[in-house]
Amino acid sequence: MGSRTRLDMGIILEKATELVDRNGLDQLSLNMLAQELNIKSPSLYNHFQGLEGLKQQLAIYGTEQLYAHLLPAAIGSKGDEAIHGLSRAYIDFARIHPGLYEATNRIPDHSDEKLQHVQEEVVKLVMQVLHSYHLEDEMAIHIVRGLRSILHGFASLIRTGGFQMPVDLDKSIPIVIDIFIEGIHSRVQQEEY
Amino acid sequence: MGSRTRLDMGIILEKATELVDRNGLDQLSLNMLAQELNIKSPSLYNHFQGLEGLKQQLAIYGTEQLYAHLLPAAIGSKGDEAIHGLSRAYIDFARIHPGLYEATNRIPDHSDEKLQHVQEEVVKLVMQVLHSYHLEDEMAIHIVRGLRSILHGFASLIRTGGFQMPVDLDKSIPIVIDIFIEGIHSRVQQEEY
DNA sequence: TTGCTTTAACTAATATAATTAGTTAAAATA
DNA sequence: TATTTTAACTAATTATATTAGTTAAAGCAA
Repeated sequence: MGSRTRLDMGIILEKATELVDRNGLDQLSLNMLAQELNIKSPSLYNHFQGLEGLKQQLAIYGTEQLYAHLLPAAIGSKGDEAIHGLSRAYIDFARIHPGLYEATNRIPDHSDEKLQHVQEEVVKLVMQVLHSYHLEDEMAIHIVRGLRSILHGFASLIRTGGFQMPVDLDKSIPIVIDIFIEGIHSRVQQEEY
Repeated sequence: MGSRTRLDMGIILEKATELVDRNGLDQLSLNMLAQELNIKSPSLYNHFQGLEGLKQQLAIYGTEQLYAHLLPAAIGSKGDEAIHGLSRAYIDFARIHPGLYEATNRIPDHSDEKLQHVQEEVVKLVMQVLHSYHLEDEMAIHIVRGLRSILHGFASLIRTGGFQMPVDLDKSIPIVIDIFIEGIHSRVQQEEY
């Protein structure tokens, strides 16, 4: 027999991503993952604390990936254009990685500071994109919540097959975002560029 | 010993709702459910096809409950007011029944016509609320998608603790909805009422 | 009522998954 | 080269889902 397989967290998370993207997060099991990696499932305990630990790591990894995917879209432009870019990138990511995206929506527990931190980074990125609108503090929070709701809701409903009507999905997001942007414009008197 | 417990689907789904609202959908198990009902887990197979069957039934039951909760809000008023009422009712439901709401977001499989049907009923209800805006057909679909995204996204983000900022959540939904409505108004030249 | 049918409980047994404990091979490093 | 650490391994336990076959009790018909 050849030498033992020797893995690191990166390889494990890549394979786990493959599995959840194919079968959904709730179908993820240590047995199947171990099989795919050509090791035995108890060996995985050297890398994380059981199935829950894996899901936690996957949530962090996925959120970092999401952040990296959003970043170029967020910094490359300003104002309305930046919101559209961010939105497209967000939905893109959720479509390319349905299972990994699902994993990012984990509820962090008290101990889980890393996950909380990376999730906050994503929120900050969305806030930055709205910065050029010069919104009053509290209103900025409400509007960020709205934008995040649209993006997350849209991504989730695509995944669960919630949008069945024979109307082009790719048109819907920019239109919905436009409506939201127009709402912002007509709500706040803004001095933009 | 007293006589055997004798259950029907209604009692089972009520107890299952209690459990998922308390512990989350992914913690639902036949063992725990059977224990709570004072029967043995194999007995549950007389009522549905295993754990997946239970989740399917729970999805249907939950969607029906959601529909019933939305209905009075949707029919009691018109236009902007109806959208606000529907939105409040939707978020309410997801807060009162976090686990049951989670269950309603099940992806229906081919065989699962009942679930598809009740899910469609909810979508139709949302469409009806937008009817008084006299939107052009395709635009109506885009806007329904937007409204559903906001509602589902908002409900999900509340559940996963996605909104951490110390700003009143109950204010956010009407503000976000107002922005969306204003966007609709400024986008489509409308002849209302 | 009496007896048949159906429902929904039961026990027993199996399979799969997660997990823990203790062990060992191999890589990294002093 | 010798030591330490990492990350694999096997063996065993526990929990859960599931299947098969059985039985008690409710509902209904003669």
